[in-house]
Amino acid sequence: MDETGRLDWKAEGGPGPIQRTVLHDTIVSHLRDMIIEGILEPGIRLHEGQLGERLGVSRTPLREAIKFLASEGLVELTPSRGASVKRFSGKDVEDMLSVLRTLEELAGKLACQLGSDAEIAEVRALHDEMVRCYRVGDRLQYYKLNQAIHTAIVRLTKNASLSEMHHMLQTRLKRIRFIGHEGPEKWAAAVAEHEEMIAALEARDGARLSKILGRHLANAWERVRDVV
Amino acid sequence: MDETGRLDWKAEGGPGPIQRTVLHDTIVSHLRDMIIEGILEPGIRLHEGQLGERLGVSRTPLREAIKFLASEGLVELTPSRGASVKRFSGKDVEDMLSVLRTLEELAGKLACQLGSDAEIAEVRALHDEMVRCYRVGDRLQYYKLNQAIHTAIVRLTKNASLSEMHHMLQTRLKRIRFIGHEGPEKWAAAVAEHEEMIAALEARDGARLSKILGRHLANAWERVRDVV
DNA sequence: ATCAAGTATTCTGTATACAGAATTTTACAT
DNA sequence: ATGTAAAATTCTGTATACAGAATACTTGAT
Repeated sequence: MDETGRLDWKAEGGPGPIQRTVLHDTIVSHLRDMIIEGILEPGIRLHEGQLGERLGVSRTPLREAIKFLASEGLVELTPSRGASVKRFSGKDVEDMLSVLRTLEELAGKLACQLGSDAEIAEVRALHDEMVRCYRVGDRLQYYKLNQAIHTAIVRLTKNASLSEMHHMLQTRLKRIRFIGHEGPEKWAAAVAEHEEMIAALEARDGARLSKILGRHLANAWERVRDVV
Repeated sequence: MDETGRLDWKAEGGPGPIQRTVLHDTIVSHLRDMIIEGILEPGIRLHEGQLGERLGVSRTPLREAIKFLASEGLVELTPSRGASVKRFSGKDVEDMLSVLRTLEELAGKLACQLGSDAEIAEVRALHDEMVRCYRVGDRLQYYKLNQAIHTAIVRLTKNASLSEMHHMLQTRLKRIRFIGHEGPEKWAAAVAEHEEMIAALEARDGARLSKILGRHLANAWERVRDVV
């Protein structure tokens, strides 16, 4: 302490403000994961008592979490009949990919204008790591890095709404895309597309990046169409 | 009743299944309106006890409604400190309009392909009614029909995700756009743009409609930039 | 008057209670 | 066996209760 009685510390550094957790937030992430991983299958009813007991929480925060997910579109509410995991048709998925494509095309254009060199280097790092996972055959990690790269490119635009909408669609599609295991030749093609993407980004060629992202997502529908 | 003991009725017609209302849903709409109309100003805290008393509901459904709106982006949650009405910066608005523009451009293209003649006629009817309101100077009704037309065009695409994302952005922007009262010459320009839109839609010229919608939203930013 | 510490109050986060709707089970008639 | 009706159970929707965090207020020292 100094003579004023206040704690004397460095302005920067330290762990920062402590992270306060709220139960309903935790439940949201938990349920989201359970839905994406398929533990809670599409169409299944979310019984509050049962589910709450399983998670070890009371109904109140659980219900709040369910409402949140309903607004997010992962869960469907039916009056007096509770919530169920939303089931997406093939057309739904196709439509989502079509919107996602448009958003990423916009992101591609903007990212090349607004991304700093350091940020682009980070995307490149993610890409290199992803290629490494591809070579080793680590599918799960590859998949995660793949998503991270797309998210990172969108974030370069510094457009909060764009990021949010993108995140929302990405979340809904996660489960389907995770199942959609393409064969080795399609996988190779996807990696090649990513290679092009990074090159365009580093060259700051927005039009080209936009085009590649569009093609990439058009192909994505080909890759998953059978599993829905 | 017929001989089987079941009610005998016509398959079609009648009021259909009765509308069951759930309190938290009603509260969601109510709060949304209050935010859009500015009764709940940006930044204001949403005290659960106080607000609940004012609406005549207990805290439980109110909290559920707040969580829903938080996921929708109209409200912000701070752990142990409750919810507050989200405040949007000028850049936020600009970013939202930029995304909205992209979505409407996509919608324009698709609407010309997928809209039926009857549906397009309905949009035309909305437009004519809107022009009438413009002539009479009924600003509120004009505004509502304006939004309805954009929503209708998006709906022609039959793309649920697109509609949903569009609706979300439109909702967030509603308050700002409602305040942004352009002068008579800008208003006239907006009406002229709408006239072009309808013409392109009726001609099923997707590229042209897309372009006009894009321009329309670029101008929208000009029209509201001062009020944020 | 200003500030700090301690106290009182308010408000959120979570659990529980209770009423009514929906569903399942059971009993009974055909 | 089949189907209907009534009873029992389960589940949702809403309200209330209580603990702990945050905030406002009071008091006393400088």
